[in-house]
Amino acid sequence: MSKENVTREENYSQWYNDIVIKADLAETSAVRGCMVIKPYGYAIWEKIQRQLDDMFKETGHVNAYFPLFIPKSFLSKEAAHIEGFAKECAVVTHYRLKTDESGKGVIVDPEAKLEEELIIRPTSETIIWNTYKGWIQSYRDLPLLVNQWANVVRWEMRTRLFLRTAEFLWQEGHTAHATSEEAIEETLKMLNVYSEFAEEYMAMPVIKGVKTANERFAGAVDTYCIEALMQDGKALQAGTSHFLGQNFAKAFDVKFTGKDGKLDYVWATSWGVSTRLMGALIMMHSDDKGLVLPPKLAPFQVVIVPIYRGDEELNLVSEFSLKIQKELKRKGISVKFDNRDTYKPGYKFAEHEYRGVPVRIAVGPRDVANSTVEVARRDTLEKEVLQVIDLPEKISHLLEQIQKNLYDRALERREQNTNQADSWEEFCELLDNKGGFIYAHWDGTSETEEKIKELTKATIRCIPLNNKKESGLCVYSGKPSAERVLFARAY
RNA sequence: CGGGAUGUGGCUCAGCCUGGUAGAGUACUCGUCUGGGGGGCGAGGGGUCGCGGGUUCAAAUCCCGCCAUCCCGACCA
Repeated sequence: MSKENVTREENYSQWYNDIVIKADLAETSAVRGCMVIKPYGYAIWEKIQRQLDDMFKETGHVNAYFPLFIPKSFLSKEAAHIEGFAKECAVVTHYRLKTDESGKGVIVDPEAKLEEELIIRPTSETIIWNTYKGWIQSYRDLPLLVNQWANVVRWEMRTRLFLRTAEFLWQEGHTAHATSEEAIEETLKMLNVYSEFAEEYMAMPVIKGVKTANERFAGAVDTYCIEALMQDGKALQAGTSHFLGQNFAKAFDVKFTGKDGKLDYVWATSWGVSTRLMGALIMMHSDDKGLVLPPKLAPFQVVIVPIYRGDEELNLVSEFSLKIQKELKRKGISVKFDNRDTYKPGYKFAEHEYRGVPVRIAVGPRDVANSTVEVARRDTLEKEVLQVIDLPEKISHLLEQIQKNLYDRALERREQNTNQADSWEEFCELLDNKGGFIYAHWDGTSETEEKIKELTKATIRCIPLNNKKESGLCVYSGKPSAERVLFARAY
């Protein structure tokens, strides 16, 4: 671990990459575009998973698992869907290798060509709807509320750790309903689960909205999303929830008999968040000293670093520290006692700071004598000396404060980087000099949206839900508009 | 797939132009002094110089070919 950190100011993307690598979250792998998620990074993902999974269960969903492979013919059953994903699919064509005749290595056995090629899922709508056809006959089978935790592959040209990798981990919910209304309600319900998770657990303020036709999921009627603003002024889509209408039901012929005896196609939704959330989490709170984690998602919330010289002091300090650890654990706080004898305290301070541990407690012989400890918080880097007797209460409170402070800070940053543009000049100037979210009028056409993207690289992130109606003129075309939409350059 | 760059101990890189015993920092191992913010000193281990071919008495260095990776574009949760 090097001592000099690149700052956000100097080089934002290197700053990000450095944190991922040096905080030991993930690394690039021998496979192009794919990453190895390291234990510390995976521990954060597990916390994300655990919490979301609980929230899914609470809203009536159950988990299942569908195959990694999708028959090629399935993918093409829904026209828009194949259109959207065709360009980034990995394809399995053979099922066997054999020893190369020239001696070394193995080659693909040309004899072992698959009759029908298999696609490695870029998403699972097709295999799932093919399966649902067998599960659904009557309104009594509905709603069907299933989620799966899985990996998917999208053959991206350029990848970045967590933000865009060829293979990534995610969850995908796939639900079937008897009515359009119910499916839309489900779509929005899950959008709300995502935004609640983002704000409450990741301490990441998000804007809920609906995507324009251009940005819609391939095969959806409507795509809803949560959008967050990163520290470099770029937007990041953190989660999506799709109302699929009857598109997939029609493509896979999934019908049900209603109470009235009539046959109809079912209504569908799908929704997902991925390991991209890790990228969002890293960029949202971290500073030039490294990762900053919200207490609710930190693998451990508190680290205790003992300071000692010789075995005698070690025993003294350890006993004291273990007592503290026990008390804190009783309060439901996760605490790591870093008693590695192979590293010095200063090294440990720096390491835990870089890895974003929310609270550090240093315990030395002086503390044992005075019944105190030194407490340092990661978000503000403030240190204070506290009486041991108060510790469980104070640390518990401190963790809440940190969680809240991170959210407040992020929200304030977003507000400061959110502007309105009323003219094309203003729009371009804001993008180039300030970045961030820009509320501007748009004439509602795809042509204008594409033109703006071509000229400025900014896209419409979403049309915010509950957007206030306000008539105005499109920032690009000058045509009438009924509301402002949210623009930004995005990841 | 276009444009640019780079491949040398685990990592970051120097050496290449001008061919002649493969180096530094860091990391690692051992010893020792240390320990309240990334320690000091001493010793030690570790590299077919991306791969293949060519030129030469001699190639990390010159020539040809290939491969890989990174950055910038087109595509994207």
